Amino acid sequence: MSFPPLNEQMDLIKRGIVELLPEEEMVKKIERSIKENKPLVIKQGFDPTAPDIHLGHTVGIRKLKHFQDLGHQVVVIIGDYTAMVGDPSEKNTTRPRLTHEQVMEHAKTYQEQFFKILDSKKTIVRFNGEWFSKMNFAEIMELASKFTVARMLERDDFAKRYANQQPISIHEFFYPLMQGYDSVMIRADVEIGATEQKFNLVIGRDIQREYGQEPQVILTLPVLEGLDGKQRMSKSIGNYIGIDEDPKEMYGKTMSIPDELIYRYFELVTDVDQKTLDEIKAKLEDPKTNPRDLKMQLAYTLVRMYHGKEAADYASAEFKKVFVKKDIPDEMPEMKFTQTQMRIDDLLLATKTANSKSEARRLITGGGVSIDGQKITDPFFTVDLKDGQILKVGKRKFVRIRLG
RNA sequence: GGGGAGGUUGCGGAGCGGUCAAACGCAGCAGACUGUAAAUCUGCCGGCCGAGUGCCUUCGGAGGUUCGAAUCCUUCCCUCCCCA
Repeated sequence: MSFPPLNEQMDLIKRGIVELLPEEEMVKKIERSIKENKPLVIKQGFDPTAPDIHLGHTVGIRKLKHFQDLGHQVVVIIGDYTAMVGDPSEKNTTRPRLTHEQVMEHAKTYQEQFFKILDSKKTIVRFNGEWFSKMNFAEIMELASKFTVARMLERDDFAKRYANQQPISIHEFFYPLMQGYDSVMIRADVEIGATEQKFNLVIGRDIQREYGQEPQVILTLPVLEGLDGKQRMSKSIGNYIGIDEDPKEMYGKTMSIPDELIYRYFELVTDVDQKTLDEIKAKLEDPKTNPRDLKMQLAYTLVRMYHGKEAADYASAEFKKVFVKKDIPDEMPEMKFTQTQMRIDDLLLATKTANSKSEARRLITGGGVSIDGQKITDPFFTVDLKDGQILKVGKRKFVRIRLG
């Protein structure tokens, strides 16, 4: 096989990234790869701490895909062992450790979802438990001896936690070491990660050097903000859009991002070309455009990427129907009842549209509940249940009542 | 090993014997408005009862003092800081 010329490769590699360090080494590696007709090993690690891949992850996966398209060898590390440590940089407090069973369960879903973006035939997946489970204590000490506490405390989040008198467990120091050791095991040429991973990525270089290897080049990518527009997209915060999510949910969640994030999402998580990006930017700056329309375009693009055109058309039609025209959706969950009368607060509880009766009553008194379009504000109102009746709770919860 | 400071409702963080289901901020939910599940404003934000100066369960765990405890005492667990 043959590789595209250097400048073409560099253009694609550098698209949308924050840093490429050191760039000269990247150039050298690519030149050598072309000369020897040998693909580079491109690494990114994922900790299967939560069972779903979300758009935040796809920023990195899409970069891997670029390398894959250029003919390089992508190696995805599933951090089954590192997940048990929990990367401290994810949060500023000690994360709960997961059991190995939980991690392996999540890992399965991860792999399926990776290949919605990457080509499974050209991707190598490795679990780092492969080598870590076999290490003995002497080897672990050997690895640990290669680094000092002072250097660990250089890491921003460790430094902050230390300064704020928050706990740091010793095992958390192992996280960067383990990540670096992964690079040694697969002889990584390039490691990709979000900007917050920079410390870990740099340590990988040092560890590789300690083990007599040529250090990897590190490539950092922007961190994608979640639905709130402030915090990073993360499953544990709950501000995420999963790539496996239901088309309607995916569309709706996209519509809930703040307007300021529209361009960033187009840039980081969609496949639109540079020309389209420029057009979007121009439109956003034009006071005559309604940002809603661009957001709808974004939502449509995302649903089409992961669920296909048909699903995207449907999701978009449903959204317009329910939220723009305030109509009822085509499809909604149904619930069967045998009795013909029920008090409204009990009905909310029975349909799980409220978590407790107190909550149900608050929703009712607050004016958030209607039956067949008729608002009900008395929590003690008794509903005569009819087949096909539609219960609406809040803006987006609908249940169709079925008798029988 | 010695000394000190702490653990409060999803998170942050007040409260330090009754007026505490516990201030305030964030997050969340609902309503209004709109251009969207944006923004802004308003309300709610432990549970239960046809709802009141009502009942139940919560302030790290277990006991105790008291008419009454998130608040005081004992003990256990956990965290942080300083010294060695």
